[in-house]
Amino acid sequence: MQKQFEKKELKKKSDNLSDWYTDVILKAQLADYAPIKGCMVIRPYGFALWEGIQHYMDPLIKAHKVENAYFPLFIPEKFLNLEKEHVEGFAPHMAVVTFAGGEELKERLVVRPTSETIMYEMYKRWTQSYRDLPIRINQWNNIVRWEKRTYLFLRTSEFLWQEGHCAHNTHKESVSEVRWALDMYKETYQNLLALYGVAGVKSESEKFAGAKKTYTFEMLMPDGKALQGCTSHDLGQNFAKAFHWTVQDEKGQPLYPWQNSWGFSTRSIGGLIMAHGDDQGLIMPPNIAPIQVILIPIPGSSPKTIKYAIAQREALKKIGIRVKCDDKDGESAGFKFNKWEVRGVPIRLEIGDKEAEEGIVTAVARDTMQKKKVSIDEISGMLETIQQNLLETHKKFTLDHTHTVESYDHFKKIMAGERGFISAFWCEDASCETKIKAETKASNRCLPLDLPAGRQVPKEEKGTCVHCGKPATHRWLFAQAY
RNA sequence: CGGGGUAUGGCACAGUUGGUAGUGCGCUUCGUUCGGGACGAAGAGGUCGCCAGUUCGAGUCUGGCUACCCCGACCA
Repeated sequence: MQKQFEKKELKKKSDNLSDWYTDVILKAQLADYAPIKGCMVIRPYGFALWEGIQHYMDPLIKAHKVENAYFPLFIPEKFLNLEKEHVEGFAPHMAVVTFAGGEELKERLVVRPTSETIMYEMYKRWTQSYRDLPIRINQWNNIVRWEKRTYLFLRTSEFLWQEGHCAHNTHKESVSEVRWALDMYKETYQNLLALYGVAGVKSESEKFAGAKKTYTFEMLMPDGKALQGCTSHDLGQNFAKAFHWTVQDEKGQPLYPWQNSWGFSTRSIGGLIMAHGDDQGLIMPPNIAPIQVILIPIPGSSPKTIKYAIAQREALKKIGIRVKCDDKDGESAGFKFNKWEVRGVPIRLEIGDKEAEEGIVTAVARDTMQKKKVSIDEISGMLETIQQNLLETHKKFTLDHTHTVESYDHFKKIMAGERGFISAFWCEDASCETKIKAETKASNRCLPLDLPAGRQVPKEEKGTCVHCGKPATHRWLFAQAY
């Protein structure tokens, strides 16, 4: 009898994560492959997730006095060439327009892989004095990076994100903002998407092309691979110098502004899908769920029951719950149960003649699949519980799969087996980092920054590099990356 | 960029030594059902990825092209 709970067609997460991942995205109608290589269509149900992220994050960004604006999709190639590391980092992934309006273009136009260069060219024109700083602008837009190997949401040739770009008179102000952005992202992941992760600093070789320092939020996926959830960069004065952008300081001397940039993309939706779902389909954390409660009137119920169901829907709407009533004809109750389970709606309410008579509803929580009779007043509490459970579950998974290792043998053994985060001393020499990656597939994810308030740098410890045995002062986090 | 695979109704696929284009799911209509993916009946839907060649005749054989997917190296 347990068989009746198996999805007829959906691939099993427990069999193969990556097959399940693609299958569930298509079947839950979050997205579809576009007829363009490496590109995807984000369908309404999937786009609602992105809108949910925007609704949560945009006010936080504005509260920090960052304004939204829009810059061109096309960037003259010569702008990108100005910052050496920057162009070297992005050149392999650039899509370039060379032909338009029926003729060869005199100036090649890069479809933006990120907007630092076009934005700073404008910042330069808009600022003359230190009094014109800080300048803080964010844009919600699309980005093109021609990836060789693509994957729905996690790595597509075009993706959506927000990119914030600020410039200050002092490095201190800029750095404090870099950390603010990182904290905002962390909060979004934990509170909205119910994803636990580790905030940290990237190593020299893993940092953003052109940055002085890159901060990141790394999450662990069910297969033990790590997902970089966002980045926040301290750009120092690199771009200002490359663009010859100066303002006059108090003494009339030229000052190169201190800059930062920070971004959060639709990749986050990939993490959300992968971390929370199960063999039955997606599980949407209630805070981000486009539909928090799906109400299913049992087909064949009396007209009185239908009325009762609609009254329950209205009652839920009134208290701010995102609720939908599935009264579509021609689908059986079981069919609808399965349909909404695949889509990961946190709570299903079944309403038939019995419920209408008793004046209650039958509720099923998507995470535990437990069925119980409740009154409408209990739904908000149930949603909160599901949200907390999902975060707790992911946190526990992450901590259970974070290994502190002392020897390279142990390191290799873990990578050959269950993988996960590996915390190990590293001498901070790039050649060790490269060899570790070549030998184990684990790349350096970050130097974790779960710091006591006020501390900017993790305190030093005494250790020896897990690879070469030379002295090391910090434990870095390693994992195979997505 | 290397390796592999695929291309036939909306989707998943079959199609034998070359001889009238098939199956399942889905879709439409009607009826019976309806508390974990209901059932029956009747329907609609295809220039077989593109271009050339061989042949009386090509989904099938040959050559070329294109596109997409999967696996590795690079990345949010």
